[in-house]
Amino acid sequence: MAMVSIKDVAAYAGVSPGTVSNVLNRPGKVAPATRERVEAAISELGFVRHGSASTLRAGHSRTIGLSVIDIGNPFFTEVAAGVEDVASELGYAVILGNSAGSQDKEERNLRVLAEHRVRGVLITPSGEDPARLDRLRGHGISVVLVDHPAHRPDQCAVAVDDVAGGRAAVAHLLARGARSLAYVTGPLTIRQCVERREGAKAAMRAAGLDPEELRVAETATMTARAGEQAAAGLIAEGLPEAVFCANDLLALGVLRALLRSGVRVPEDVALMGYDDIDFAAASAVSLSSMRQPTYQLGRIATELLLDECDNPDTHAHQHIMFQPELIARESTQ
Amino acid sequence: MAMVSIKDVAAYAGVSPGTVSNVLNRPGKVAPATRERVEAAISELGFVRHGSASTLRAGHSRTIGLSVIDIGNPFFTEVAAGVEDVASELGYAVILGNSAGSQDKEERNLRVLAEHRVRGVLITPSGEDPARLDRLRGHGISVVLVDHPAHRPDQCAVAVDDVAGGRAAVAHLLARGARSLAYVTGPLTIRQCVERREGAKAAMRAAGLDPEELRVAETATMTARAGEQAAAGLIAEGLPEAVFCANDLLALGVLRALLRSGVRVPEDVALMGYDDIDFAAASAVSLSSMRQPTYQLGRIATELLLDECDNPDTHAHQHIMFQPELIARESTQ
DNA sequence: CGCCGGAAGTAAAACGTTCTACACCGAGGA
DNA sequence: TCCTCGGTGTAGAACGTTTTACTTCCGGCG
Repeated sequence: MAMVSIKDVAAYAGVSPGTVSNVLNRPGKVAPATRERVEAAISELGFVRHGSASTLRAGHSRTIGLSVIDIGNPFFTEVAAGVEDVASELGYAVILGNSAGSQDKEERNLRVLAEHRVRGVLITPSGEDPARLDRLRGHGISVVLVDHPAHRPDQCAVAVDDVAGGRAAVAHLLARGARSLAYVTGPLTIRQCVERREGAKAAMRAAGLDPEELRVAETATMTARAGEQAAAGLIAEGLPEAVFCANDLLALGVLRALLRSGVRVPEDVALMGYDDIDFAAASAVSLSSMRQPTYQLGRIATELLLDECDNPDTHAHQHIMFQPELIARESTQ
Repeated sequence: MAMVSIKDVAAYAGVSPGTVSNVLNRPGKVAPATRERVEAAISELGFVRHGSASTLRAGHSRTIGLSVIDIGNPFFTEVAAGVEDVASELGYAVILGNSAGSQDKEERNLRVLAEHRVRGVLITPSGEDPARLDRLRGHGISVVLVDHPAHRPDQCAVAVDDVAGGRAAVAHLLARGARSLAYVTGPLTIRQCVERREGAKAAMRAAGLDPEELRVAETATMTARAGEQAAAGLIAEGLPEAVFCANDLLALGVLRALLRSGVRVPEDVALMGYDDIDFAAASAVSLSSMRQPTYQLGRIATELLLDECDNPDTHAHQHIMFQPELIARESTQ
């Protein structure tokens, strides 16, 4: 409980509080002898700076927010790892928000971030409502979109081309000879799900198929369990020759349900996931998938954000778009 | 940039700042008519409370810290989901720290948490150094241990019995007839790894085997990749009849390497993991594992922590110990 | 009629930093 | 001798809340 403040340190070292603050923030400005005395006082008294006071006075904190759609998804976990690494290298703390796909929860999380006066926010939005993010920027909080293209030019964004990904995935399935296709997807309020579907339709069109023939099974969450349920539905209605899933979690669920029902993959049904999470290669039938530079997504987004915060005048907003890579494995052999 | 403060709201609503603060914190204390006027002002001006100022004055924040060993491990992800859910229900924000197994990184993270004057910290320590945690408590920050028994009586802890888990796992392997065993483990600085090994040895002793015969392969990180390397080592030195891994990530790596080398699981080698992550059931050969109440671990730890913070006088410290559950699948059939 | 007491609201002092403006000092140039 | 000028350091005013002590008002009671 012995809260030791900058004043105590100052008294102990025989200097003024301002000098202690200088030692903390611009050590160059203070003479070596005094600096050492102050540093000794700091460690002897076990002083730790009160971040809130500092934030209050300085007007900004060394904290950023990260808002993701599903922290249970290894895709986001890896993004988070990239974010955390960069942030901690530069001495920033990360406040984590999990929207779990709910716009309400996302809203609540953003509010918390705004109250904390975070320096900036990294967000994979769970819906299309730029207004909400603009409000943050109104409070002087920079926003970088992760795995989502920019809403506006004066904003950084790091994304992956989901239309191209969907197209490549389905083109691959069609090249294998599949003619009837199902798309198992999360909520179509999520942009990624929509764009991957558009890519899939484009591939069908390119192959001379009617894109309206694509059977779409929409689930409420993008989890393995939801995938299992979707697969049960497909089985009940009659299986297509190939199934494309909007992410690997869904695909693993579909795979599990199919195998359990005695359906052979890929002989009876070819299967593709998306994200190429680590576990895709290790599943019962190893899963073909679209690989994305996940960790890099997190790293680069964070670097952009912190550059925007720390060097506001030289900072140039960037819209980065990666291309996903097709990884063919047993499930589409 | 138009930072609107409590003063602006007060002026707009024709009251004093104190009254606005009352509306915010104890709405009961202010007359309905004024309250409405203030609330209208708040929403019209788009006021959002400055958390740091509030923390500074009130002496404590509505933020907790979560420090885990590996955010890439689904085990911790699920713990984090439990934490996040409870915290956000009670209006707390969560600052995430990933120690990545490094004590230095953990130290840095704890420092950041201390600077933020978080209300409390949930931590799965990556080493045995209670002093560090005691220092936090010295700053008035409550600490609850997650997946780790208490260091001291006046402290909450939520753990799972790892000795019993190791024993059950190995007893299961022995019951299948295995006589030569290997234990693939993460760093033996991690308590869980040590205790699971002790459990394993106890099971061997109980079966009349010499516990010193247990071959221990220690890896630097607890990832699938490390598991693959460990398996390569085992193959080179001659395979045992059964392999017990300190977690599922390692086990999935071992499995992948074994299958790639043409070793049959479970016919040639039986394999057990630990944690029963979702993917264990979906792997090439479904993985036997020890299930732990992961999400509950996070939930309960957070509830204990926030109870300790919000009701310090009625709060009773608890040491909760769960028992893990054996899940037998193909890999030990 | 005077007084008491509760309800509603206010003024002003904190909280621990950071930052701006200023003071001091000794050296070097005019 | 006087002035200026870096180099160091200090005093004190912020920052936006919360909170304590106080005022005001009004109804009711002796």
